[in-house]
Amino acid sequence: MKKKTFSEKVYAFTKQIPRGKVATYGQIARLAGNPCAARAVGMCMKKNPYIPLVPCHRVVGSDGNLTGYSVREGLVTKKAILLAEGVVFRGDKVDLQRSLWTQ
DNA sequence: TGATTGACAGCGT
DNA sequence: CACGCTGCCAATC
Repeated sequence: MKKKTFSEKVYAFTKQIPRGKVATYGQIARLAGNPCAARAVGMCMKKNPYIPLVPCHRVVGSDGNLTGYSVREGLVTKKAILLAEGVVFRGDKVDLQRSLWTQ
């Protein structure tokens, strides 16, 4: 049976995010099959048992606002990583217009 | 098993 | 533009 858990799907999609691009929690939730499970996505990311497998730092808020990543101070690192990846930043937020992951 | 949490999203004020 | 409230989902305690 291919009945994967919601979290498994979330990790799978997040893992597919190309370098230099970012996805929103809502988008991941939507790809996973539940457009309203953005919160659940965030929680699974926090737990993230696939740390080296899932680049959770490529997942941002609906407005491109960086959230979570361990602690507030961690957002600085997250931003640095994304910037290094080639993601376009607009102040303290990601320029979704430029770096939103679109299949 | 039940109740609570949590890295969201959308809308209104 | 900034802030607050509500609704939804899954995982965790």
